Amino acid sequence: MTIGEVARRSGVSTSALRFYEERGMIFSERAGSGHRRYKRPVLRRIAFISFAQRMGLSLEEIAGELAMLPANRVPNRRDWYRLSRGWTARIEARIAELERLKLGLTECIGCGCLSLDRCKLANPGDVAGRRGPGARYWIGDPRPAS
Amino acid sequence: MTIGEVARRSGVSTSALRFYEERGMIFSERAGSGHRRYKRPVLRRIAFISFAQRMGLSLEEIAGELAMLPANRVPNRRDWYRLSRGWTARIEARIAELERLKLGLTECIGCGCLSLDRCKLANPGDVAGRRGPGARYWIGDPRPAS
DNA sequence: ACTTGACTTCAAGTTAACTTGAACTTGTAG
DNA sequence: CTACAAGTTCAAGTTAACTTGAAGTCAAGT
Repeated sequence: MTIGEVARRSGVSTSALRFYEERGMIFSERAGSGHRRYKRPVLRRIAFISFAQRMGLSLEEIAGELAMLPANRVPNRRDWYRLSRGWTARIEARIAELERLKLGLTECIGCGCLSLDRCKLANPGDVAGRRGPGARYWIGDPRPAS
Repeated sequence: MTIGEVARRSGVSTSALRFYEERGMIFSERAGSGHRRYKRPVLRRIAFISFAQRMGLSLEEIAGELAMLPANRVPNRRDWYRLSRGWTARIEARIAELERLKLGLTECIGCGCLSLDRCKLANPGDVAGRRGPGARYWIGDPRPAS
């Protein structure tokens, strides 16, 4: 397949595809002309990338996961399965955080107690950690630090 | 309160506080020296910002929300409540998306069918929209476009 | 053969949300 | 009075994940 075809079928732009390739996340061969030629399995790889991104993983993390796939053969369902197994926990953690936020929304902002020194959801005791930028309240775990 | 105090109590860095002020999201007065002086209500405002960010709102959106607060008096609980009311739906939408992802994880990647042309969760029929960058599969709604 | 669209590389631009650094001024503890 | 911590402004840097543009090559339809 040409890059344009892959782009159409995957919903990912050609520039993004080149970018992924540059980062070693997908691969292609070259036609004599220099144009990229993709094999079908690349589609699953791209799907995996999109999926993982949507889950909140960074490209770096995703690249790490992809690196665990066998290099010498086309990954089968068991390979893909192994990669994604641990993710359920991750999704659930984020869902839990959102539930907590929802609670804070009604219980904390809603009731008007939203103030850092009084709110139950807020940092209990003004002991804010100092690890990286961003707010650190109501936060389970900040998104994977860069 | 000085900017350092506010930073300590809110868990937001001084540079971020100056940045928020520059964007008109929080306010301060100046001491004769030129140093910023904050009033207590700013803490709630900052808490609100952090909270909203954690929910996935951009600063621009948050600024929009904050602009709806009364300018002539200190916002009361009802004011804050009005702001955050609509958010429950938003949180729930994101939770739903994550649930969908979780499902896709076991049903789609897990089963090995993860390929754009066959997966039920994938774009049905290769009809990818072309609205902005990023993948468009398994996606409910992309994060608020910039 | 010609035109047009798809492709190539490479460098530079974009956006968000800040951070960092430089150069300088204020406030405060001893 | 003297450090030195904390504050000030302003410009420039950072990171992620791409996009855009320039300048040129290749492929496909007529």
